[in-house]
Amino acid sequence: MALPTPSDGTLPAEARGRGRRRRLAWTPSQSQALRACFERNPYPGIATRERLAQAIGAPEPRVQIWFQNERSRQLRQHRRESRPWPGRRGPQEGRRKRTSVTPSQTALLLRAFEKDRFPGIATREGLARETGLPESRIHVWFQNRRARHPAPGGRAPAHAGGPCNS
DNA sequence: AGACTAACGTAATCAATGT
DNA sequence: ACATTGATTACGTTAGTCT
Repeated sequence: MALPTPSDGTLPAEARGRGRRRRLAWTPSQSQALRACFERNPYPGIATRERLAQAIGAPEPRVQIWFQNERSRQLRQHRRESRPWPGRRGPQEGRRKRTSVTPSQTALLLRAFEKDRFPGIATREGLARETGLPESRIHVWFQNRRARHPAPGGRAPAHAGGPCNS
């Protein structure tokens, strides 16, 4: 446990006040719609996700996460039963259009990144408000930033697979 | 206590955009 | 061509909810 670690912003996140987004509970009809759509295409593009999100009254990013988790479940189950996973059927649906981040937005995000590489939902929402970018894009921005600019001193990767510090 | 699963993490990769 | 960087994927982890 230790981890009295200091004040620099490069804390492993769980050590500091990292709040997650509040977990949402899908209603039965929402789950039904999600599963139906998944059955038609487990790899929906942005247009499909947005249409579905609209139809069930849920934010598109939550729909996207649901598809990611559902694919994990299906892939695991198919593997467990030695059944082949029918990968992508049909043509690749279009991705979300690339978000252009202006230099001033980048500067703002950069400053936040230096303070905290693992911002919780409250911080991300704040940054979204300040930059005018969707929170989901902020989230991805931080993921990419962490991957491409590792913390100086080779800081341990938060949790996953981290060496147990005695 | 354990199952289930949304939220979230990394690593690798695809792909748009500018030079 | 190539560098940069946003978007998506597979897969593993964390944590909230329910039984």
